[in-house]
Amino acid sequence: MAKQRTFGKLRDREREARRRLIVDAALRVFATRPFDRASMREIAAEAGIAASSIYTYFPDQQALFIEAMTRESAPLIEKLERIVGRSRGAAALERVTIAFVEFFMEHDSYFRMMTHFMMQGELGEESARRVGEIMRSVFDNLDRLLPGKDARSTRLNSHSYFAALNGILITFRRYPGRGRDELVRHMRQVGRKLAAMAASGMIEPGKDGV
Amino acid sequence: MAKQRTFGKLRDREREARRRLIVDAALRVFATRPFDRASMREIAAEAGIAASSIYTYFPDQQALFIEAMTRESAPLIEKLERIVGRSRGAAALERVTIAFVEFFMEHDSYFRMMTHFMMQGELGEESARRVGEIMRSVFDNLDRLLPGKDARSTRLNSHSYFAALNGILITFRRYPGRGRDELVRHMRQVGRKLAAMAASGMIEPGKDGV
DNA sequence: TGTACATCAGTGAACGCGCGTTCACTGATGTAC
DNA sequence: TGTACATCAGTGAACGCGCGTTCACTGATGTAC
Repeated sequence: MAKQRTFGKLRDREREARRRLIVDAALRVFATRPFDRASMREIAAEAGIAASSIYTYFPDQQALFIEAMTRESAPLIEKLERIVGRSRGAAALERVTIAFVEFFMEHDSYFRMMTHFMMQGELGEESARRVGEIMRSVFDNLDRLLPGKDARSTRLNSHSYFAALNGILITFRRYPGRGRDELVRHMRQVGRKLAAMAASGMIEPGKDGV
Repeated sequence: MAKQRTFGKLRDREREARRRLIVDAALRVFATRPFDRASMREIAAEAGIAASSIYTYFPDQQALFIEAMTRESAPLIEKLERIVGRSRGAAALERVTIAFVEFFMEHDSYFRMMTHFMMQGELGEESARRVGEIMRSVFDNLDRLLPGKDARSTRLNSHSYFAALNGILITFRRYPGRGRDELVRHMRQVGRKLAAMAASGMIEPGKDGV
């Protein structure tokens, strides 16, 4: 009985490891093309297995994509936590903004996935939960930088600022007629502008200053 | 010779009229489903013609979509012009923001198209030009509400605010677990917050006040 | 230790679908004389 | 006015493609006795 449980655990762990390998492969494919042009076949080839094998580990393509997205969001959340953990006020806000822009320029497919899933209303229950969870993690961190007069007002600040951050990427990531470096520079400028704006318009100095 | 020219003009005008009918049909289809699931066949059926006939008037699907988007953007630009034409300062900014949110909630497919084309870098030259033109129209209007210390700084204000506006829609248009009316209310709140923030952080009272 | 059976990850091929676009052809309209 | 020819919008069928997913089957591993 104890033996069975141990064997079962091992099997579970192997299963988990294999899931991870598939997600790894997916992320590698996403690095070479927009996620919505990454086929199950290609991901499988990258993982060195048959396309049909993916279905042993994931119910469908969306579940795999959401899992990949969740995985890729972890370092961003950690980065935000680090910044928020050691600084406050306008400077921290600017750091967060720059980090956000840089991160999503490096993780192109993640950004596309995020916006895709945010825009598309027809997510399954589990998928919607996971997307919501990632967003809430970002909000929680922003809350500490943008305290309002009460919890409600604080959250509204975070929502507004997060929206603005997303908007920067959406609007200028591919602005026609300019090179990538030029665009990154421009997005940083826009980001700094918004950070300054938010700092002067949202942060109440008495509440949680520099 | 004069006759020929007249006949030619008539033909051109008819051609223009037929193009318009096809775009009308496309817009009607876009109202029933996301634009990226609207097929040439379906648009043709809606227009009462064969799918292949569309290619007499448009070189390919993207050209048709861009044309539809351009058409649908006209009323928004007009609306912005009207608001900017008769008010200034924080109040005008709030009005623009609310108009923006409402417009895109009404014109779902247009918003999806806009973000799609903004995010996808591989537009043809002509398509990129048209997308850029629409964006510039919005910037021009925002310029008048967000004057900075010089032209460059003014434009940066407009870019930043436009990014924020886009972000509101992207982020909350489909926020899971809430109904449409609730979301519109929330987006208005977020919009008002950003408008207030911008008004206090960007508009220099000496430059172009209420 | 040896044998019959059960389990289950993994496979390749096929299913079923939908799409954008092309193309040879039709038929109505306009032109030339 | 009548006839032969040119033009061209419009058509239906087909091309060629790629996709997510299913399914009957294989073969290795573990289990029972």
